[in-house]
Parts: sequence; structure tokens; C-alpha cells
Amino acid sequence: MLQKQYSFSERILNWFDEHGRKHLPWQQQKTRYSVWVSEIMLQQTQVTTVIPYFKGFMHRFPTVIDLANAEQDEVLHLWTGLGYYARARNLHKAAQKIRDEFAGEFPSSFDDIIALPGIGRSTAAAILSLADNQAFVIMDGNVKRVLARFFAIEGWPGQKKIEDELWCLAESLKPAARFDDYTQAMMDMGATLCTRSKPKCEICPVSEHCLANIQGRQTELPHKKPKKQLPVKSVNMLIPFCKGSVFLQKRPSLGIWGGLWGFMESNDSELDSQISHLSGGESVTIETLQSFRHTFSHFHLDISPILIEMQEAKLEVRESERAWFPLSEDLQIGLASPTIKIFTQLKARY
DNA sequence: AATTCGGGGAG
DNA sequence: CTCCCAGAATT
Repeated sequence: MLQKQYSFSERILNWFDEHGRKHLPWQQQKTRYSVWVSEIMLQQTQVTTVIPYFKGFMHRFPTVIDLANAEQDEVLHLWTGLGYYARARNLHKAAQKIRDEFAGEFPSSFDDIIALPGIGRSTAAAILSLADNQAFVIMDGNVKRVLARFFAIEGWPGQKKIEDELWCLAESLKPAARFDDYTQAMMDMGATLCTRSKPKCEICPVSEHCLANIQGRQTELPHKKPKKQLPVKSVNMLIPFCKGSVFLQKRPSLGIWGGLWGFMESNDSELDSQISHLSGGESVTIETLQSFRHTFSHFHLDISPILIEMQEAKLEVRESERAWFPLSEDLQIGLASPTIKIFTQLKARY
């Protein structure tokens, strides 16, 4: 008696029907717009972190037009804490492009979508497969892990050659239908079953054919990124404080924390002249607050907050770039995590 | 091809 | 602490 041999995608889809996630906020009433927002938020960011941000964002910007017409400060405000702020700036820019060049209708062709800022091959594929059931496969961290294990791929998946190979393999496994469920299924596989540590191979639908499982190399694969020591940088953050308000400036759109508001920065050699320039002859009280470390993916940043108490708020204000902000207010602007941390410390004292 | 963009969850 | 997460743009 011959038994039917299920293909990879059939096994994945059958597993998804039983065990896949179907109740995440962005899985309700899927549109290209809502899938897009969720996909951008989920880049390099975990599901549990994204959920409240997605809800707040969609509540404030129900349509791509609402997003396009918003101020960038407000978009960044709703992104505060998520990181990778270029994602929010690109999201905003792309929304305006959709408003102006596509009459507010989210484009439906792969070429139009991938031409939008912030959208690459995988995100374009996710939008069209998840929202429109079009025949595209994705390549995120989950898919990379599943395929690297299934085929026992040697080498770090971030490497161009390895990634090309993974794309090729992913295409070869594409199902004949249900592209939406398959995309979701592959992500669910990586997120809930084929996890980085302690994968649940006992209940995996494709474990029989998985080379990593057969060879007992699940923890070894995929190979890790070659690591290098993170450099340490340090910065002084100047905190002019007057009558319950602090002085912030808007950061340039390129570079770290682009477009967010933050404290003025200074290195050690320029610190004294900076402070005397700010005080401008007036008597000020200088206090060095507790320094702390903020770590990025590519360097450590040791931050020394320096409180400068002033009697008069005499600093030059240019409303769109430099201004006083009351600590007590709920600011509708983008703030980096260390800025919020300093805010919290100050609030506790005043 | 390598680097640059954050922040937090998990172990 | 380390590792890495629904990546893309820039250099």
C-alpha cells in the first residue's frame, strides 16, 4: 500500500491549520496598508514589543492618507521606544508618495511596492502574500533559521552568497496555493517551533527530512554571525533646566536617533566652553548626574548627563529646532530611550 | 560586502 | 552579560 508523500509546503500548511497564530492584531482585516505597517514595525523587533505600538499607530492613522497628512514629529512620537527610527521616517515618506503618486491607493504590484522607501524584497513579498495571497515568499530571520536547519546550510545566513542560496531554496519550496497562510506559517514555525534554542523537533511537521535534526546539529545551525568587540564611545548630555522645563533640540535626520528630539551633546574637551556659552554670563548651578551606558548593536555609549540649572530661560529658541519643554507635559515628539530615562530621573527630583 | 541604523526580550 | 529579532539603506 503506497502512502501519500506530503511535500514540504503541504506539511507546513497542515501544521499551520492546527498550530499557527491567527489572532495577532495585524491579522484582523488585513489590507496592504495594515500589513505594511506591521511588517515595518516587526523588522528586527519582536511580536510582543510591537503589539501596543501597532494598535496605537493604526488607531491614530487608520488609512495611509491619515499617515501621509500627519506631522513627522507625531509619527516619530508614536514610534518612540521602537528604535530604528529611519523606519518611521521612511513609512511617512512612502505614505506621502502613495498619496501623491497613487491617489492614496496602496500599490498592488511588486515593482511599485519595492520602489517605496523602506521596503525591500522580503517586505514587499510579505505585503503581497499576506494581504493579497499573491505568490511570493519571504526571507526573514525565521525563514532563514528554518531553511538553514532543514538543508543544513553551512555559513552565516547574513552573508550574501548564503542568503542568495536561501532565497533560491525558499522559491523551490513555494506552495501551489495559500501563499498568505504559507508566509504566516513559515514565520510561525520559526517563532514558536523552530526556535533558536530548544527547538521542538518532536512535534515538527518536517523533522523527518530536516538535516539538522537528522544530524543532531539544531543548536549549531544556523551558524552565528562572526562577532567582534563593540567599541565604547562617551558623550556628555547638557540639560539646561529652568522653571520645570528642559531645553531640547531636534537631531539631524541622518545618523543616530535621526529626527528625534534630544539634549545637546558635548565631548569632554568642549564641555567647559559649551557650558559657559550656554550660561551667557548668568549664574548657573552645574550638577553632574549619574552616568549610564546605552548599548547599540554596534557600539556602547556611555552617557554623562550634566544638569545646568538657570534662573532665566534665556537660550535662543527656534521653534522647529530648539525649544523648552515642560517636564510635566506628555510631549508629542519623538524621544530616544536615554532621553526618556533622563526625563524620568528629573521628574523624580522635581 | 560591510556598515549603519535601537531597543528590548530571552536565556 | 550574549545573542538575536517579521531588514533595508548607505557606503
